[in-house]
Amino acid sequence: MDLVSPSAARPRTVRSFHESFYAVVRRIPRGRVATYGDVAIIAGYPRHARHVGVALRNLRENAAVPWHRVVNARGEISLRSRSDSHELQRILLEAEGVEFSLEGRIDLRRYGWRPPEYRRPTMRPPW
DNA sequence: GCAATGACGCTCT
DNA sequence: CAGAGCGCCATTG
Repeated sequence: MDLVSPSAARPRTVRSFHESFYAVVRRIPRGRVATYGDVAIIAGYPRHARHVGVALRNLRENAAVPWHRVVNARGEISLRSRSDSHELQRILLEAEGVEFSLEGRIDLRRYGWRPPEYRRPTMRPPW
């Protein structure tokens, strides 16, 4: 069966679960990045950062999902345990103009992306 | 059912 | 800033 434990409070399948993450990742613009944690939150599954990684790991090679635009909360490319696609990830990002520090970090304040509806509501002073 | 396993993250020192 | 420690939670064996 394709069912997943109900602990996440919403009836779903593994497929749709992962799809909700892919939908967010597809919205990350070229040359920008988002964190695993934020992708999880935006997808509606807070605290599921690890599972964003699982979803991306399960992507087919030709999938139309810009998986390389997802990095960890420190702005680093997370290492894989099985493959070495993290090397490709850096190449793809640099090809989009994303800069890395000498320590291999990306400045999230500069390249980090969040959807408009996620941004803090800019409160206009009432006077 | 239970322990181990992650492309994670936050706090504290 | 670097580490350690702990929290997190679906999946896997």
